[in-house]
Amino acid sequence: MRRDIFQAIADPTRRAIITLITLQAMTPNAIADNFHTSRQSVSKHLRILVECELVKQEQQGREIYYSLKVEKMKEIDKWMAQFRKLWETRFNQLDNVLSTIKKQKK
Amino acid sequence: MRRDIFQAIADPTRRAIITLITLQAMTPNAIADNFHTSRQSVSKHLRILVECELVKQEQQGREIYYSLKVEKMKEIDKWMAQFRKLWETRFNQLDNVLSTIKKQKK
DNA sequence: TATAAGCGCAACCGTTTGGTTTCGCAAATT
DNA sequence: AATTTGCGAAACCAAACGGTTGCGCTTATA
Repeated sequence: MRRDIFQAIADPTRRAIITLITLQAMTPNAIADNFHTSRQSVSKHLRILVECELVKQEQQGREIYYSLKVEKMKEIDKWMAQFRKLWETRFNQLDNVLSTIKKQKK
Repeated sequence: MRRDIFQAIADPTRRAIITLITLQAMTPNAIADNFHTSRQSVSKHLRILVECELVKQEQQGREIYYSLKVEKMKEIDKWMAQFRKLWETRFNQLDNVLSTIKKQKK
């Protein structure tokens, strides 16, 4: 069982759910209404998201509200940082660098 | 066939490959040497990465050098932006906001 | 020219995935 | 008290995934 954040955001439905519950907590039924899928399917996706701690649930009577744990998204951002560095500085003329390296090898 | 960037970076081996070839182009064999996996397996991962245009290949005699297309990584960063906004401003006291919304609903 | 090396591709196989259907439980409604 | 509603969990299924093995092609080396 993989169950990490990168695997969690790999599914487009899951990404849509994440975006949907970013600003306000929602119930599985309410979420499912936004897509062409069943409540059970959404429920399964939510379970995965909860398991890797990207989403938290809060019982409210017989309803369960799901919302995003924004801080957890930082872990993806953290991995992205190494690449952002590359296009934010002038080192993004990567092709030149690579050519140089290859020539040295020969 | 899913074949989008998010699905591409879902696999840990693929993420490692990406990091590995960020700074210098490498051949499948050279990449495989860095992991406990075969050349063919790496080759399959590379094909997926090439298909979603995250990686480019360059023939050099009988060897093929693979390197990252850094700009493509921006697409992930672009999606992340909506969340980065949340923890960069003081709106990251999201819990309070959510509670308010829920109370209004009742 | 024969052999070895580097590679992509297709076939195959066990496992995982995403979805549906069915069930049971607890909270609301009648 | 009986029924409806919102939900999670389990069983099931077709499709996709990640890996291996074997093949054939091309380029380098003997």
